[in-house]
Amino acid sequence: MDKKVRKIRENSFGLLLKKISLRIEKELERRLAKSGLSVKTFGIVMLLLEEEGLTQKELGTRTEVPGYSTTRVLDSLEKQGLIQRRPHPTSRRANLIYLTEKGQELRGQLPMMIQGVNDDFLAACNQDERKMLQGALAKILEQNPLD
Amino acid sequence: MDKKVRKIRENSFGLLLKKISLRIEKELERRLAKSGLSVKTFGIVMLLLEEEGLTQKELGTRTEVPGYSTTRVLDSLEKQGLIQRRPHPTSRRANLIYLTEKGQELRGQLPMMIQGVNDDFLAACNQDERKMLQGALAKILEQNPLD
DNA sequence: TTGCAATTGTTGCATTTGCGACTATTATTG
DNA sequence: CAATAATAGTCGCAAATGCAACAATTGCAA
Repeated sequence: MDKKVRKIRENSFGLLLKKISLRIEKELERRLAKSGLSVKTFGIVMLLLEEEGLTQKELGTRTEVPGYSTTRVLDSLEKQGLIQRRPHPTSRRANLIYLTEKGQELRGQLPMMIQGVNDDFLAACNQDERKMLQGALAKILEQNPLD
Repeated sequence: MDKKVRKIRENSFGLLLKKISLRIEKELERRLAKSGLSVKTFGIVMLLLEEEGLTQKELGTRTEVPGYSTTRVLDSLEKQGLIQRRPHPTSRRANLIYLTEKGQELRGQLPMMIQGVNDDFLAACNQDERKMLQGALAKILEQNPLD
């Protein structure tokens, strides 16, 4: 039993993050099931609840979802009647994405549910710890840009 | 532009974790490429460097990898000549997994590389912050057990 | 303006993934 | 001991994924 390797393994920041991240996703998936959304789709819906009329490119960039995946997620949401693609006023190759009325109805529950999952996982930490966590993680994120 | 939704989205603990986790994996994948390992396989190799002679079940449990995936990862590592399956002394349905000599050679670089990736991502934080982070995340993990 | 490069979005196709069924073996129960 | 349940590991197959090529359009430069 190699103690040195064990220490590296047990203290691995990346491993820790991955484990927690997967558990959050699993729990989120459970709670989203009722609304017909999934971990794949909810992120784009959340962004649309925040701001509509973005292009697919923009949606993909802001949610860090690759283009081909954005296309498919929107296909799926469109089929569910939650969003619609509208033509861009000046560019014929871009689409502007809007929530349908049915999509807008998610505003009543979805954001609160996301908040809820996060809070539940952070239950072990007090307010100060949470602030520190958020701060440190945000700092780490911005110091390690996407490629 | 819905400010309330925006706040929830931007402060989302789960989203933050996922983004960082994916970036770490991406960087790790790059560095692992040279050694013929991948994010899929390195975790089990790391565990074997720490302790050999575990069953596939045990390997899967400790790395949180499902059984069918463990089988496939070991198939792959076996084909690369890095591990070997040996019969369990008392149970004919279990295998005990050992590193080959070639597998053992990874001890010289792999743990250090993992350490390196973690350190690089934590570069933005000083020692105190790192301690706090590790502590808080470990607490969160244990308070939210796997299913 | 014409030709070339870049952008937006979509899709075909091969690879990867995960569920569930399956084999073989071992443990348990009556 | 026989019958049944539980366990370790594997595998087929459908679905999900990612790459790379593609069509359509727009921007840019000579």
